[in-house]
Formats: sequence, C-alpha cells, structure tokens
Amino acid sequence: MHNFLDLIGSCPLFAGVGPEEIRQMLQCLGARGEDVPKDGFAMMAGDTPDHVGVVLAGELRVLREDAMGGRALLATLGPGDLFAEALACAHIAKSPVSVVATQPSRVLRLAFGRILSTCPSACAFHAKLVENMLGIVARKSMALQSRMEILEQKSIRGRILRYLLTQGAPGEWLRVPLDRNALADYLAVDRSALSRELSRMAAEGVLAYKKSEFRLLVDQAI
Amino acid sequence: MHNFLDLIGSCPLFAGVGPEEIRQMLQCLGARGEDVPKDGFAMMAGDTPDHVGVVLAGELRVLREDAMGGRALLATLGPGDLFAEALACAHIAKSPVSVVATQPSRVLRLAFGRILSTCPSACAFHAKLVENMLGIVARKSMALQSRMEILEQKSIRGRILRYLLTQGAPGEWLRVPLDRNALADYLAVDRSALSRELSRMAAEGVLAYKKSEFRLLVDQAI
DNA sequence: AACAATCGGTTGCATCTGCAACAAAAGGAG
DNA sequence: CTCCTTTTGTTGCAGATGCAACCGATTGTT
Repeated sequence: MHNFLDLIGSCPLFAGVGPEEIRQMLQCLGARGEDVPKDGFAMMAGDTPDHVGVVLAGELRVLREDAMGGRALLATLGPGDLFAEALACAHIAKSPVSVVATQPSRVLRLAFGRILSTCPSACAFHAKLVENMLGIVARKSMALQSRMEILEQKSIRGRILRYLLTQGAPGEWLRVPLDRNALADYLAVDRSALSRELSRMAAEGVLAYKKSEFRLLVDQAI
Repeated sequence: MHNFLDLIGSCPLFAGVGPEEIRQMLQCLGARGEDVPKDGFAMMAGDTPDHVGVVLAGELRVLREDAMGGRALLATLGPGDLFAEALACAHIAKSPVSVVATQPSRVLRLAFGRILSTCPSACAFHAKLVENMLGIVARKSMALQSRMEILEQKSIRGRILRYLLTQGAPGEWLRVPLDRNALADYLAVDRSALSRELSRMAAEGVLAYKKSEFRLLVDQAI
C-alpha cells in the first residue's frame, strides 16, 4: 500500500496535499483498493457511479457500447489516471460506459459524497481536493471543446489549420507532439488523406513542414 | 435588483439554495452587477477569468478569435446562463475567448476564489454551490464528449446513427428536438447532404422518419 | 384569399476524401 | 552492413459530400 502513496501524491487530484495528509484523508474518503483481473470490469455500463476511481496499477479501457452492439474505445487509462469522475460529479444515475482491465490492475475508489462533504475531523484539505477536482473536470472540458472546434471543420485543410493555430502562432516553427497516425486520429481523418493535404498545402505555400515540425506562413488568411 | 433574485434562484448554480440565503451569499461571493452596452465586452480575450459570470438580462455571444483573424461563434447566452466558469475552474490565466453583448445586457460577476473558500460566516450553502458548479462543468463535459463521438464518424450515415442512438433505443419512435438546419449544424454536415442521406437510409430500410420523428429499424447492424 | 417566410426535399456537379496498395525514408537490432 | 520494422509520402479510384439552385409544402399574417 505504501508504494502507492507516491503515485497518489503525483495524481492531479491530490496536488498540493502532502503524503502524510493524503494517508489521513484516504480514511475520511472511504477509500478502498480493489484488484481487477485481466478482462474484469472496474465499472459496468448501468452501474451507479457514486465514486471516483483512481488507477493504481495496470491498464484499463473506457468503452461505450451502443444499443446496436457497437463498441467504441473512449480512453485508455494508466497509473495515476482517474475514471468516472465526470459521471460522479454530474450525478449520473447509470453509467453509459464500462471500464475494463486489459491487464491485471488495481484501482482505488473514493466515495464521491465524502469528497464533497467537509468532514468534521482535521481534513483541512477537503477544500483543496474539491478545487483540484473542479480543475480536472474543467480542463478536460476545455480540451474537448478545443477538439470539437477542430472536428466542426468540414475539410481536412480547415482541421489542420485550426489544430496548428491552437498549437502556436503563425510564422514560428512548432513541434507537434503527435506522429502522423496519432494526428490523423485526433483530426478524425484518414492518414493518407492527411499526408496528401499537407503536401498540397506546402505546395501552395500555406505552410512548411518537416516531419512533426510545422510553420504556418503568415500571409495566408482564410 | 430584487427582480433578479428569482432569475438567480432558477439558475442551476444556485439550485437548492433558497432566495433568502442567496441574498446573503451574494455578499459573501463578492457579487457585483454590471451593465454591458450593446457591442460591449463582458470579457475580452486575454483577460484573467478570476470570476464566474451570470447573465441577468440581454444576450451575449462567446467568440473565439484565432491568430489569423478568424472568428468562431462558440455559444449564445441568455438570462440564467453562465460564462467563464470553465476558465475560472481550470485556473486559465488568459481567456482564449471574448464575450460580447449583442443587446444591452446585465451580468453578475462572482469572485471565483470566494466560491471555493468556505467563508467564516453563516454561509452553509457554499458546499451546495461548489457541488452545483461541479455538476454544471461535468454535465457540459459529458455533452461535449457525446458530440465528439458523433463528429468522430467520417460519414454522414455514421453520424446520424450515433446521434439517434444517443437519443433512444432502436425500434421505437423518437422525436428529436432539432429541425433539419439545427441537426445539420449539430452533426457538422451540409443540410442538403443530410436530407439526401436520410432519404437513402429510408430507402434502404435502415430507418424511418417523418419530419423530426425517427425510428431506427432494428435488424440493421452497420 | 393572397402573400411572404420558413422548412424540408431533390438534383447536378465539381471536388474532396476514404480506402487500398505501394514506395520511400528512417531508425534499430543483430 | 543487412534485415526488419516503423513511419511517412504517393497514387488511382470510386463513392461521398459540400454547394448552389430550385421546388413543393406548411405556416402565419394581412
């Protein structure tokens, strides 16, 4: 258990809280660890998400299964990542997603109700915890918003331009943290079509690029 | 000012808080009302969002201006709506968006720091306020997530199917709250192309529809 | 009834983009 | 160095989609 304390401490949910306080708080929060075997469910669609999950070890996937049997991979989680936090915060009664372990994993569950309610004992850090939670959910929301603005574009060119504009100002070289495959996934376009459009844009002088470094050429409006 | 109290009470941020408590809290929260003339800015890109805004009257638009002069309309706000809440929660130093009034408007600003910190006086409702804020941000995040899953689809048909599956189960008739224009905007596709694809799908027996009522026909998997 | 306005459907067309298959670079391991 | 793998760019092609223009139906107003 003690080896997990550093991990928990490095988790954004507990940012600004010392290791000693964390140990005290885990009690207040009704924290309980749980092992999830490979292919086991840490959460099933339909469950009531009355807790926030923290991945301590292993790897899990967040899946949405629609009514027609389709499965969509929404996220892959590793140590330190949270799950079910938005569901719990929004008081969703039945989870629309499942969380399944791709490897033998260990998760920590924190009772959501106890995060909100200030406990009578010495947990002066509840406020910090709630602030962190707000920050986490809000930042995720902004990241989604940013990608949405990209996916609203109807053309690959439009998506590329929007993406690059979120990454830096026109005129300067910038290195993007995604390779072509990951970029194509993020922009939700075909990889080869992305390469093609990049070539075209370079030929037209809209941008220059070399591998994963890009530079928007300023004069090009629209 | 008093006529605004009901409006504030009906705002999700103050759900569960009585009108009398609200009036007390507004003091604690460092609330200050502000008139915004038509075409005036309630917030400018670059501002530090250290407060949450509540629209009391009028209409405002949230705009993002990219580095190349483009302007994107992100939202239209009316009485009761919040703005800058995600920015404040995420501790963003410089707002990437502006909020501009399309009509003479009045907004209420609540100091974000005071929402988080429990005040020493009788404001037992701080906890409720924070819980509401978490819920608001989390629900917005889930709505974004839902739309993103739609926009990740590369075909109009895929987007229609995803959308309808979020609205209800296959086999039953369901009325969608959007007309064709709004639906096309939501799915980020051309309206006529949407009509065309709907016709096609009906002809193929994938779904049936009449105006804004749709029914997915069960047998059709992918 | 006449009219305008809004909404939804249809169609022709040019272009875009997904898809598949292949080619060319760029590492990494032996 | 060679082989293998991974990454990136290229190309042909068919089908999908944006766009613009038009038509018909519906609704509300005078």
